[in-house]
Amino acid sequence: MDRRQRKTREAIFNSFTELLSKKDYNRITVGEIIEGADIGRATFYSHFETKDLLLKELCRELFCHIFDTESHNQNEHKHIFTCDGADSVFLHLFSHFQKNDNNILTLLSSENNELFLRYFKSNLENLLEYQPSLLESGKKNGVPQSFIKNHIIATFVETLKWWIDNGMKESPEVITEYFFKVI
Amino acid sequence: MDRRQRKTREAIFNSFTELLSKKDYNRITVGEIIEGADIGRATFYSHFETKDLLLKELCRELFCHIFDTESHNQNEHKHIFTCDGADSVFLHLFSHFQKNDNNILTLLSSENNELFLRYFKSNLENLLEYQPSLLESGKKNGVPQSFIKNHIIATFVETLKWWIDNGMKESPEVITEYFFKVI
DNA sequence: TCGTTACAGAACATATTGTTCGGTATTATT
DNA sequence: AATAATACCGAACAATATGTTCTGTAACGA
Repeated sequence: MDRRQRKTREAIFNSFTELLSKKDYNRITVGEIIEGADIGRATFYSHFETKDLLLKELCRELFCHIFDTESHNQNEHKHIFTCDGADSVFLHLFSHFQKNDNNILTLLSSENNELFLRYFKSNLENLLEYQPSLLESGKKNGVPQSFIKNHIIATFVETLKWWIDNGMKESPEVITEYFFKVI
Repeated sequence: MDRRQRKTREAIFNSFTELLSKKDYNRITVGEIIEGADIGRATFYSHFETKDLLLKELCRELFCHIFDTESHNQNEHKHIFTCDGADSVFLHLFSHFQKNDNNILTLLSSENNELFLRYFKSNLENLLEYQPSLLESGKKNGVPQSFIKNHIIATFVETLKWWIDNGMKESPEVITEYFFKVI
């Protein structure tokens, strides 16, 4: 890819994420993004059709990054802790979020998280496919599997949000413990 | 209040809720609301400063209604089932939602639910104050009470959303059962 | 009946979106 | 180093949405 394109694209992403951490998505104008990225108007629209598609691509990049590296760590981890796969996966996710890569935390706890949450939950759902042990426990009690799946995912997200909103004082290990105690 | 005011206000609310059930809040224009309500532009702005405040007032009205009548039912219910207060409260909430008063269900499951959820959770939090039994169970395990509280509320909302999205085929009793089984 | 108030309808300024176009600078290629 | 391709700038543009202001009219409550 052309170096100019890369620079422009990155400038847009940077300006956009900075704005997202400050104000609601719907209040952000293309003009502000342009100003922050210091680029021309036509340039923005040559990169992204609309503001919505910009958000979408940003989400895709962020979550692809997290869940890609996560699956790596997961595999590495499985070599160490073969006893409890589910535990290590979620612990690793919490640890990863603690580093706050790409400012994803501010985005998750901000108001404009609808699209983020969709991506997030979609990725978590894929992850759950590799943790069938969690789903079985609910199946016994006559509760539908889709209900259990939805509940686990939602609880993870809510746990993460609670953690963020309360200043992330707890260690990832403790949060993982909380998480497993309520599900 | 002037009859004209009441009629206009209701026309705006009706037009707005109908639009909300069809499309995202942020895609709805004041022009569309006006057209649906069949009123003049200036009239709309004499009732509501902005579209945002309209949404806010709508939320307030809907949730006030639900949780007001709910506390009534709750008291009535307590006369009957004094044994298990928490059970009856949540069962009643699910039953109430099944009636779909004020089309609140479509609003909850639609994309523009951020503000709704805030109101919803805030009201549920108040309701939880009267169900201390639920909170105690988590306290024993060393999990913070605010975490438990947040978890119960979030699980209720997620349960309701799962119910709606899956066509509400289950009875309120069954849903209440699911709900209590996972918390 | 009479004064008050809400409404309609139109015009208006302002802001945002997304497009177009000609000129300039950077890039990859040869 | 020269060249062709292309990404950028910046300005102008139409189209749409917001929120305000005005005048005349009709409905309201007392």
